[in-house]
Amino acid sequence: MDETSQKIIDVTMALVRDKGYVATTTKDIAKDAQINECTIFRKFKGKKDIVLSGMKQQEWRANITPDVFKNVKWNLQEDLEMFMNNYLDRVNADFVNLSIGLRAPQIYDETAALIMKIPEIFIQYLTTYFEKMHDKGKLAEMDFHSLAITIFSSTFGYTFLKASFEDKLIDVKQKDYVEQSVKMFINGIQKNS
Amino acid sequence: MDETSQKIIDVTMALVRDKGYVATTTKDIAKDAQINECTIFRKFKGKKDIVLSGMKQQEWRANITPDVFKNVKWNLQEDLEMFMNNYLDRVNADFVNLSIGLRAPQIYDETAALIMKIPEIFIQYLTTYFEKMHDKGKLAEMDFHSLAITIFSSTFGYTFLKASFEDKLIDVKQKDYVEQSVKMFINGIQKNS
DNA sequence: ATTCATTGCAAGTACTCACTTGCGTGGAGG
DNA sequence: CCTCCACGCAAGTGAGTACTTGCAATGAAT
Repeated sequence: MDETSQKIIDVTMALVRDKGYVATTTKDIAKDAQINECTIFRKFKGKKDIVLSGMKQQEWRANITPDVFKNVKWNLQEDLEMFMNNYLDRVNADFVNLSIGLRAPQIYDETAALIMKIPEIFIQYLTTYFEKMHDKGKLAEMDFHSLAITIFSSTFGYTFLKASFEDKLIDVKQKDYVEQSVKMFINGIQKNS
Repeated sequence: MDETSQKIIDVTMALVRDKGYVATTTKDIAKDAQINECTIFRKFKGKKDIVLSGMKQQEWRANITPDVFKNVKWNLQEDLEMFMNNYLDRVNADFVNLSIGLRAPQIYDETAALIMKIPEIFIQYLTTYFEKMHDKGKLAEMDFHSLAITIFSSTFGYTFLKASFEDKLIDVKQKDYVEQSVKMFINGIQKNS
């Protein structure tokens, strides 16, 4: 990948994140990349091709690799906090907005599967993690898949709401949110009397 | 509001939900509403005007009214399930997709505030509910606002993920999800030994 | 019977879009 | 010195966009 092509990809992905796929024009891309518009079409087949090329790069796919889940301590609090922080660090506001920017009928069919991979991996891993924790006697018997979905939903919900409305809706810092949530997930909120 | 205008609004909102604001054309609207394209501009100032008119109607704003929270029983399990079900029934896949369809730079500035109102109301209400429950001695001392955000995030996350990926990602039914989540929120997941 | 508002129809405007073409230029490698 | 390649530049294509206009037909109210 030559320098110019990479610049085009980076600029395009940033524009899709900020304005959406349909509203991103090739003129915008050329201007931001400081190149001539026709150079875009010398490097790529078309607008869609740029985005699909970008989607193939780790950098624009939240850098999710298997070793995200490597440092498991088999301690509920530590591990859950680590999972949530790992997810929130990677699937940040930029990535959330990019995912939404890709929701255009002209392109969504070809990107949806890739976007879904990330939540899929997390939910799948969480489920097996809970099963193992149950085997170790550290977790009560329950529907582990459903549990994984609940915890993932709350993690995803937080980063999405942050990305959409910033601090206007949610003014809780990531660190505090993770700590507070995990505490509740583990111990529950009902008063023990 | 005459019949034709209402038809135009309904068709437009449905198209924005399915294809996004930018990708929705006035030709599409005319075709779906079975009217001539110029009639649209006799009734409305322009495309943006149709959407903004639609946003003012309860029907296209998830029917959130204060009496959603009316039937509070002051029982953690019953109330949380009621809140979540009320939210999920109203903010369904259609509404989630509409909210995302409205995320276009040409219109988002004028709709973001309205969209944010709904989560705002829920989080606010949940927070005061938890404070009252604590006063009644049914809830441990904690950061109630942060708690409300966690529960709201998990509720929102579920409906959003359902709307985006349908059953391909999450195959848990709403009823089961709510029951399972509330159980965890209340009692925690750690094994009592 | 006349009036009047609503709508359809056909044509058209000005603009923007993705994408193309032909030619010139500058710089790196042989 | 020559070749080649990446790129800039200017101009243009055809299709699509939101939005407009003039005229005719319909039908309900007066």
